[in-house]
Amino acid sequence: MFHLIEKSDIEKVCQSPIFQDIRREELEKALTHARVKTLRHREYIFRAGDSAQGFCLVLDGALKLIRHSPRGEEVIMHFALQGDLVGALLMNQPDQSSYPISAKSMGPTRVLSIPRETYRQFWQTHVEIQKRLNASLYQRMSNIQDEKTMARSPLRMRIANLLLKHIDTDSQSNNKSLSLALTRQEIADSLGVAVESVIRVMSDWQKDGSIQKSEEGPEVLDIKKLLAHLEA
Amino acid sequence: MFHLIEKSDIEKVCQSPIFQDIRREELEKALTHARVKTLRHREYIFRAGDSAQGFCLVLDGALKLIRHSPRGEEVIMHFALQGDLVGALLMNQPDQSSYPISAKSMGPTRVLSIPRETYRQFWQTHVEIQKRLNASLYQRMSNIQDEKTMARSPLRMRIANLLLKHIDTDSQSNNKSLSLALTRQEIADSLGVAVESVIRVMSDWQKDGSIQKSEEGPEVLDIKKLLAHLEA
DNA sequence: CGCTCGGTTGATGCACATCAAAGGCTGTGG
DNA sequence: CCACAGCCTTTGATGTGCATCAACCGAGCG
Repeated sequence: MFHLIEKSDIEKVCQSPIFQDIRREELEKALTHARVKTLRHREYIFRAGDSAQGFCLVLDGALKLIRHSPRGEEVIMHFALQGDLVGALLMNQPDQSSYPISAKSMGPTRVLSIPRETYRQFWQTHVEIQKRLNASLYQRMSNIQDEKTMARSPLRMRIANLLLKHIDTDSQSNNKSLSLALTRQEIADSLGVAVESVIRVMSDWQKDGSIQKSEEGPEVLDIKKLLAHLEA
Repeated sequence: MFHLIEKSDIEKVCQSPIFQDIRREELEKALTHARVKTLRHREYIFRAGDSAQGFCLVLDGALKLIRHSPRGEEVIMHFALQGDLVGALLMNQPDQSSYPISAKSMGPTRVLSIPRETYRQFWQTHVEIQKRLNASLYQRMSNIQDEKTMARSPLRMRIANLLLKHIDTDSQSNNKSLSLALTRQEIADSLGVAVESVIRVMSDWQKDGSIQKSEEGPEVLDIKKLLAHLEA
């Protein structure tokens, strides 16, 4: 089994919220004809409008799910990290056969690509899986709603909120790095504002020592200062 | 069976996308201990933070799902019309026991209130139901994403988009009314902008004959003109 | 070496927010 | 029945946060 998939990858899959505590044989069925795809920086896995042949699960790295605004700017809907599913919800829609969104890698990324047929055979009929799909969709929805709630708040609040949401909870060093390397452009695209505005806010924060730049994207130095920006 | 629920209501339930083509006996199980609640204008069904004892299905009228921004304004996340489920997704979350959102009636409204226990007993274990929950969640997500895509577009485009989405497709009269009566305040809360801004845009449109006011909220007179506002 | 990409800064302008004032309409309680 | 409060709407005057435009820097890369 899994002759095409490395053992270490299988372990990653087992740890994803979708497959936790799922029996081995079910896992094997769920991953029938799955194969690993390796992507470099800024490659598309699929584009909005492509025929939806399958979906995928992130093994390493990260993806951004994007649409293009009428004027051609990228709008980022979601960041998919290790263990996240991408495009799975679409598989349920019988009539819909093309992706409503594009998926693009952020840095070197590996995903498990799973054909639609496997979804039909196994995922669609498995209650527990459907429940978990629901749960993950619910999480995503909550995030978008949190953001929408701040629609009329000043930009600095919305940036602070975004940074705080992405602090990597695993690291216990004093400098909290983010769980993914975000460029200022990506922060802007995610909030639907101009890059320059994001830069102006964040360079102030660099000066007052709230955050700093590193190779791995922004690092939060002083959480309290960021929380202060969320108030009033 | 259904001694507490009117026959006409049962029919409405059968027509909702969740229960279409579901066998009668399953329907009965799914609605165990359900009861009809009647609401007047602007009543809360539940508030954000309330302990989540159950969920409901809209029989008549409409609900708005709202949060409150830091400054106390309402932010509207979703309009739930006849046949829509509200709060059902939350039932899957084991840890989560309080609503993340408030639900408020828009005009006289009747809902079917279903206890959490019924969800646990029937909904949770039923694949087809879970699939349909997924599908409806997916729809909702698509809507929010459509809106987010227009985050940087001028306000008139976003209003035009919202109105066009809510045109009642059933009516074939020349004046297209909306599927629910939206006040300008609600349009503003839904887009996250100030009422006055919405009013300024919409009164221009009244003057040029694109729309008009009626007792049942805005009516679209000239779809083409609205579509024109979506361009450029 | 030219290219693209990410970051930065300053000057300028505009779309929308904010504040203020007022009128209509509905429901409610004295 | 009237007074009053709350909600929705409207219009005008004024302000400002962010967008836009332009220019430039440094790093990586074919």
